[in-house]
Formats: sequence, C-alpha cells, structure tokens
Amino acid sequence: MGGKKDMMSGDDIRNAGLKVTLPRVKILALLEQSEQGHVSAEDVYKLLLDAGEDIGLATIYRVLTQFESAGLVTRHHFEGGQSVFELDRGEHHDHIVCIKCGRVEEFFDQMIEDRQQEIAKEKGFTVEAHALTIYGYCKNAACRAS
Amino acid sequence: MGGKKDMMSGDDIRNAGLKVTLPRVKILALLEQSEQGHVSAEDVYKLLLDAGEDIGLATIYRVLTQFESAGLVTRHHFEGGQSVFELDRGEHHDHIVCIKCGRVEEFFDQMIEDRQQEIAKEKGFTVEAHALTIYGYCKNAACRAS
DNA sequence: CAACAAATGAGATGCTTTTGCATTCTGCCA
DNA sequence: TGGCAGAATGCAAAAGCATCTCATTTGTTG
Repeated sequence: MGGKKDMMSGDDIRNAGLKVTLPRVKILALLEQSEQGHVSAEDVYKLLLDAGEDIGLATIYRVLTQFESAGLVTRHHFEGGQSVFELDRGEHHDHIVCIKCGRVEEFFDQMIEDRQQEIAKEKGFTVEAHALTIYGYCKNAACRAS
Repeated sequence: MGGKKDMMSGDDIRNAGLKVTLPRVKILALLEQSEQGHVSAEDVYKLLLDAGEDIGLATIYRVLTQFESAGLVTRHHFEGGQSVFELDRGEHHDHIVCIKCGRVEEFFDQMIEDRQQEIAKEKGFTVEAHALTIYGYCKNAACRAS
C-alpha cells in the first residue's frame, strides 16, 4: 500500500516549506481537478471565484510562483498572452497547441529528447531545460485550417 | 544569375508594400550587421542610439512587426523578458540558448522536424509552426553550470 | 513641386505580473 | 488551549513590455 503519488495534498505544501493556507489548498486542488490541465493565473482566479472562493489575483500569482519553485507546478510561456501553469507530476513532456481553440495536448518522444542531447553536445552546451511546442489546428472540425 | 538573396535592401521594404523610410532602412541594416543576430526591440533602440539614430521605440516595435508580417524577420519568445527578432533568411531553424550569458545558437535537425509531423498527425493536428528551444550552459568557461 | 497618404515620435494606454504595506492567519510553544 | 512571532493575504500601486492615439513630418506620385 504505499500512498499513490498522483494526488497532491497539504503535505506537499508543507514539504515545500510553505504554510498550509486556504488559498494554497484551493489552488492546488483546482489544478488537480482542472479539466484542461493547463490554466493561466487568471483562469485560476475566475474558476475559484465561480467556486465561491474570492482569492486575490496577486496571491494566485504569488502562490503559483512558489509552487513552481517547489517543483509542484510548471509554468509554460506559449505564444501570445499569459503564462499557463500545470501540475508537475514528474514526467517531462512537450506540448501541441491548437491556435484556434487553445486546446493543449501533451506528448513525449524519446527520439526528439535524444537528438536534443546530441545537438547540445555537438555545440558544447549542457542542457538544463528545453521547450518544444507545436502550434497548429486540432482535429476539431471548427478548428480546421481555412 | 539571379541576385544572391542574403543582403536585404530598400527593395525588400518596398516589396513589402512599405515606404522606404530612414527608420526602416536603419533597422533593417542593423539586423543585418548585428553580431548576435538575435536582438530585442530595446536592443535595436539602444544600438541605433549609439549609432546616432534617435528612432522612437514605438516605431521600432511597429517596424519590426511589419517586417515580421512581410516575412523579413522572425520573432521569438524565449523564456523571461522580451521578444527577440532576427532576420529571416528563409531557412527554418531552432535555437539553443545559454541561460548564463544569453548567447544564442541555431540548429536544424531533420529528424526532429519529421518526428514532430508524425506526432501531430497521430494527434490529428495540422502543424502551422513550432518552437523548440534548448536552454543550458554554453561552452564558455564562465558559463559552465556550477 | 504640390498634395495626399503613409510613417514617425512622444506620450498615453492596455495587459500581465510583481511589489509594498497594513491586516489577518498558521504553526508552535508554554 | 491561549497567545505570539512570523508568514501569508488583499488591495492598490508599480513595473515591464508592447501597442495605440494623434499631431506633425516625410515619402511618393503625378
């Protein structure tokens, strides 16, 4: 039995050296339940409002940034507009984003990962991170390229 | 025959449907001569100031955006901070950026390009663009990871 | 070279994100 | 369990980047 590690909780917040406050718990819970998986700070703000929790936008930014430092969430800078956040479940992956509806899907490709390492080595770089995002139109009929 | 296409000129501006003005000529020339190859709007502003050309930042943003629409330059959104622009010489490539000194190198890998297409197809996406940036420490001694 | 449309510059404006500060809450210890 | 120090929150102001407004200036074309 060993607790499954795909459910975040107050312990995760505590382990990050942060106090377990209502805003932090709510934000973490929201990221867990979130359909999209990828939400902007403002999305979080509005979703929490809808849920009856009036948490200041500044707090949301602050908390998300702290969660990021703690490795609980990852921040992505897709083109145009706000940063989006997602819960970090430990597995690295890249993204493919629909430029029409905003849908975000994840993928992981070992071949691409390997090639990146090789390329970096050729150029004398030590890889610390990388971001690969494919932009296009998703399968949704309404999103098909004109 | 056929003029070599690696030197931009006023004709390129004119062909883009834009008037050949001093700001536009200076900005284009700067992008050509630029050592780094990748400059932010503010870099352009300062470099032009140093060169004795006092061109407003608003104009620089405007012109760079127009050049982008015309396909003369490409805009990249690397992590943190401003967008950077580079002359578009027609060949697509991705970037590897030193997170210590900011050095930017380019690379192109057909294998990665192909895999992206396959991945998109699997997910039912039509690729319009993509951005792959590797972040790390460059070979420069002072930049080695601690 | 006159006349018009396009372009520029300076500052205002919009958005996203961060910060300062007074107030409120958590976690801890007596 | 009550109280306290330090951390966290909320609000409003600020900061950073990019765009827009509008009066003035500059290409272009006839």
